[in-house]
Amino acid sequence: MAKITPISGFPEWLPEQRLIEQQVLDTVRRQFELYGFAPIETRAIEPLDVLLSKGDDKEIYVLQRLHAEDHAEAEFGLHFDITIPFARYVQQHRGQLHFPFKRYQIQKVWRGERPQEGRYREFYQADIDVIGDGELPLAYDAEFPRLIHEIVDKLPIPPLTIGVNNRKLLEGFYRGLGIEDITGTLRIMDKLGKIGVEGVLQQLTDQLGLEPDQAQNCVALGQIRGEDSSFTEEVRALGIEHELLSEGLSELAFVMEACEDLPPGRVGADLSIARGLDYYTGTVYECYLEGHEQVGSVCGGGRYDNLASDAKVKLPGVGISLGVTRILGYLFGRGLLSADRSTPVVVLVALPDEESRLAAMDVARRLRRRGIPADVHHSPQKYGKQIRAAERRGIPYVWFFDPKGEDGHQVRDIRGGQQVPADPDAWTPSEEDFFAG
RNA sequence: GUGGAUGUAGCUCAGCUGGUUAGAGCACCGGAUUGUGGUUCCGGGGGUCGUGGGUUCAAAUCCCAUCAUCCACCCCA
Repeated sequence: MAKITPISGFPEWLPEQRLIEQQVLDTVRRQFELYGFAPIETRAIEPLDVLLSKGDDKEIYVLQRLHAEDHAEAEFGLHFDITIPFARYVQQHRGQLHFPFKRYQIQKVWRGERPQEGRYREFYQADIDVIGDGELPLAYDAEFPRLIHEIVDKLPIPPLTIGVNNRKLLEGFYRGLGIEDITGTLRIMDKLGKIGVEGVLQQLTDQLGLEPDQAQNCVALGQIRGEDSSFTEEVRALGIEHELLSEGLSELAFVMEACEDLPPGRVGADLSIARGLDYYTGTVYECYLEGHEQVGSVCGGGRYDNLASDAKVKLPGVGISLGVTRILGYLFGRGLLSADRSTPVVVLVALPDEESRLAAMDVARRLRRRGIPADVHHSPQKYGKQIRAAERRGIPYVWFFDPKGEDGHQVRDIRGGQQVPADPDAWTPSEEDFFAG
């Protein structure tokens, strides 16, 4: 083998971490299905023109055959998100899908950006979207914050603050101010949380050439927050009028009202959220780990009216994406989430002596037959060592049996040390002892 | 992709201005304790000093390159 070295931005977890990751992915999947989203998987690659159609200068890994003509241009690239492949999938299979089409997709994506803590080049994205045929009621927009909140509530991770905003509101406000470079304004406003009021004011005037009072108004809007629909009054108080602004205001107010019963502090209107992707046309979401905002956004999405649409058919959609790898990579790295088990084994069958291997294997077989992950210790070491081996790997039970058949079978819970007689055809560990419940 | 910081045992680190066989704690292995663990005591193994070049009588220590990690820009999960 050639030199063995890690590749920057391509994380590989240890078994104990992967076990946690799988549990998280399972929880996410169950929650998605609970809300009626159907699973699909799209291929890892897309034609380059599909990938480039909606994002400007994306950091895309291109794919090329080793034997391709020397200077042949690459046709395909690895997808950098799964929203664009999904839009393509919907157009391709439109005839066979039922609308509104609710789907989830949990897949790896690849980006060529420079890695940092919580920023990877290969990572999992857990996406849910719903696409309507012609129309999609606003009620769908209101479903996602709740769904995300419920997922996070079930995971061993810090709480998430889910911020909601609306692109129409922002665009209408900017247009009402006479600003023409909407995209540029959004891009700078998006940094409000990071570079602060002064930084944003400066960039708005220096880079975009906005008048000081225009910039002041943008910042004033971006500072508005609220957990109910009261933000509407604050926006109106700024005295800007525009049709889009009114539309955005009422949409955002609707979403906030629909989330009012969620616990305080979880979901809020945050008028600084803009999001960089330019295909969003209405509601936008952005989530941060509470107390760990510096990791960046761990979940985001929004409504797009034109992503899957073409000249003839309107297929508006709304969706959100959860950054599983970013969350876990950060928590693992900081020791905020540590694994106590490196194997799914629940019972380690102790091996008394070499002659008893077949008998030990039979015990394991009888446990497995009833769905209990079991393994036989690799060698007939002293029982103290066999117990220690189980402890090191986080295996909760060690099974002992008397090869002469005199003392029968016993199972020891090595976390507490209790040891009781047990029948390999009947004994069952408690629900929590299974790693993947 | 641009700019910057860092890189010594499995882990956390020490190693002064370059000078003999590179150290500590924890972890690991063996024994005291010939089969029921996490205490104690005794002993032990383990390091191409990220990698590759260069300067020098001599490099973990100085220089260059490269890789990896982290930070800022950028982008966002």
